[in-house]
Amino acid sequence: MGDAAINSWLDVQTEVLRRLHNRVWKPGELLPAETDLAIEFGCARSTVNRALQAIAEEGLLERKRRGGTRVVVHPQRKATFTIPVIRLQIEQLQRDYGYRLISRRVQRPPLKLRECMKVPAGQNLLHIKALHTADQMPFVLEDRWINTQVVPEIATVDLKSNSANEWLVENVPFSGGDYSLSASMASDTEAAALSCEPGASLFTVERRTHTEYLSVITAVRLLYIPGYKMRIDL
Amino acid sequence: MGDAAINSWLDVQTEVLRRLHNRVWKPGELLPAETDLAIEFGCARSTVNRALQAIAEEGLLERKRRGGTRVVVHPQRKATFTIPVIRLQIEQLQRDYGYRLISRRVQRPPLKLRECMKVPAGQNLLHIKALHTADQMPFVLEDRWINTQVVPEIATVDLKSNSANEWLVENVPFSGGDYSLSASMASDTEAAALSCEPGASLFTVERRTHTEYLSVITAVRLLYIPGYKMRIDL
DNA sequence: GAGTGGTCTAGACCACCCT
DNA sequence: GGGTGGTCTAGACCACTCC
Repeated sequence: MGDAAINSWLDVQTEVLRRLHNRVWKPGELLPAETDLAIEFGCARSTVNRALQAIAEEGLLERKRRGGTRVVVHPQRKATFTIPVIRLQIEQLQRDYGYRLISRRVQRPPLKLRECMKVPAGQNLLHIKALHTADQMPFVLEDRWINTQVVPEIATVDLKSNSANEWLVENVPFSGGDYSLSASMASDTEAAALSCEPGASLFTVERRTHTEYLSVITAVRLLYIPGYKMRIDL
Repeated sequence: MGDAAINSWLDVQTEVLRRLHNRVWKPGELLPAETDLAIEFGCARSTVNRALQAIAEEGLLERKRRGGTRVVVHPQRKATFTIPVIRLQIEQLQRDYGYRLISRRVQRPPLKLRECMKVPAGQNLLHIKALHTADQMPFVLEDRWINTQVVPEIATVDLKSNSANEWLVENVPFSGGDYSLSASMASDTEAAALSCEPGASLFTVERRTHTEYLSVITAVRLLYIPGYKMRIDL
């Protein structure tokens, strides 16, 4: 038989995944306790624990103290995707990256953005529009608002040669945020900036980035050229 | 001082994250060795190890044997999102879910799909078109190809009342896949099915699901109604 | 109350890889 | 060669929660 020894937690993980795949343990069912599995596999309980925790983190198992380990009914897999710096994203495609600042203004934000960024009425924000290019061709249009109260240093950065995207990622790295992905139609000005037809379908990313816990650092909308696809692996 | 004791690995994680945030350890720099940190925090090395591994998994640290633990320069945050069962997705919005099968045929796939699903020439696939509704209104249009060699049981399922989406998620333990997100323009037939204008901008999800390791189970394209936004938290 | 997973400890050995 | 992280072990205590 193919009875390879089960020593490492990866071996345990593989074996448990195999049993889930082969429906030895069916959705909704309870697994044996860690101690029992440890005996069966001939390893320490902590080794089993490590493996089961990893699988639970993937979303295939649900674990509760006293309640045991249960096979999740709707195995909603979690996909992880990385948020690239646009320059690296383009260079990864073996294309030549370029950046052009379109406008930079300190101005009063519209109501919608005031709410989105949770700033009081009357506070000004830094508003930036810029174009990122690949091989001299438009790639993505960036429309960004920055809370200068939270990141005053941004005022001193030369945004003509440095993208705000990159500066923020490098200088304010550890924060949370939320994404919203959608499809929108190119307005006349957007079409002109992206060299596409007005009304074209644009993949759109809206992102909000905040510090721990409440201050919103920046809100940005990225409009990608028609045909752009965002890839994610599971 | 706020010198709370550092006992658990979560405490260690919090403290390390605080130092990263406050740039005590700057991007590119090397952290002290686990043993040193363990001494400083007054806990076991394995506790420090657990904390640093968790942070590294988040993408903020890079760890190498012998090379030590380094602060990542471009902290590409990972976002996790769950693969939705469409029914649950709609019910979560407090709306009434509905499903209508548009067509179901066993047919020869076009070349593009043959390559996408890695099936030999001449093999037929099950082709399904269906509409998912929320409160009787169109929500998402599903265009799916299924490899009946891999999932022969699907032939016996009544797809008029059960969505293939749901049946597959519940009955086929899949191991991997890939996503492609984009924006597309509604064709005439798509617009008719979704009750929107031809040429409207549609958020589009293309997903491929495969078993370990190579067999592609299903390839699906989901066209969402105009205005749909996919939300992701970091 | 009792059984489960969550975690910590101290020690040990190993794989890797930089110098 | 030697220092680093990766992992395993055995034992212990705790937190939670189901019965």
